[in-house]
Amino acid sequence: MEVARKKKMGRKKIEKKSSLEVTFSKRRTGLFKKAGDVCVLCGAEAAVIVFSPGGKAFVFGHPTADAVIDRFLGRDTGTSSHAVVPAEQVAHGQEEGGFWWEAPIDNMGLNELEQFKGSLEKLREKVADRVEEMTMVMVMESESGAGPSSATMLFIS
Amino acid sequence: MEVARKKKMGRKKIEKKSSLEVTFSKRRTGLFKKAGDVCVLCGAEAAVIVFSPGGKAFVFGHPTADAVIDRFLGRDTGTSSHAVVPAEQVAHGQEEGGFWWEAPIDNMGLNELEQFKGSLEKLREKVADRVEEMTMVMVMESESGAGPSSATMLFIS
DNA sequence: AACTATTTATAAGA
DNA sequence: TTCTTATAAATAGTT
Repeated sequence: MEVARKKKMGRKKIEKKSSLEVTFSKRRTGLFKKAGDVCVLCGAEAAVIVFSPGGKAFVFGHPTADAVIDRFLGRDTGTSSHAVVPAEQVAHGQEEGGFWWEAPIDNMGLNELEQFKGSLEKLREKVADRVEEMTMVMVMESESGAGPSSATMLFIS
Repeated sequence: MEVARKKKMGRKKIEKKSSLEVTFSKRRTGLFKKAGDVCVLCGAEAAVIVFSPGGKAFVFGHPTADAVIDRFLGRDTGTSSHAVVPAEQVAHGQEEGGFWWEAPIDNMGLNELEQFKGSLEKLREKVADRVEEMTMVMVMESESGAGPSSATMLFIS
């Protein structure tokens, strides 16, 4: 029958529990796809962390040639960083791009988690460095009398 | 004129530098939109970090009522976590959802960066905890003789 | 920045 | 759960 198949959804929380799970799954897939697209098409570097309504963590990451954040993995840059997630756990779609990891944290093994932990630490350090940088600039400014605008010119990496 | 307006793009890196910047901008916007959608629609919790081809960092985050990772902000759960980013720096679109922050890191002030740093540390600790948990389970297993499958049943948060 | 032809994502239904 | 399909949303090329 020609029933109305779809209607504009609005942007409210889905209450129906059955729909919620499948919608989250679909949209997480879509989100990771988009993240992969921006990495491949634009040579960007993206990391996505999503906690499902049930509190389960999913992570996406993608490395590019000149990885801005040390490939998020840190140590042993030359080695097999790409094999962090066992092939059988890796979802479809990254044959082309070579994603690092795209799997629920719960499916990660110990080694994978250790490296992911290191990655987050690396990023945290980057931010910490920037905080220090900004503090220094502000000190120099208060000594030299320059305006605060120059503080916004510092970039991470 | 009725020229061909669009063709299927494939999934190769865009080389034309002028296109690259605008495409990245458009796609970053789209990615953040999708992240906001999954948060609002599904009650999920998402964080996105993107480094542009030029190495500039952009961050997106969204809090929900039962924030899984301590609202990514940690301390002072009851206070004004939502006012981290000054209103004038916040991009369009979050009147509805109440995003934490959606701005280039370069536009963050010191306080915002400090809190973001704390957020990353929080997440890193979660992962570290899980590594410990798994280690303990594995020890218990080797003592009790249970199979390794139970290790995969631990969840973060 | 705005437009629009197309492609892509996806909510419902099967 | 996986597939289909009608419809909405995103976006590359253009202006």
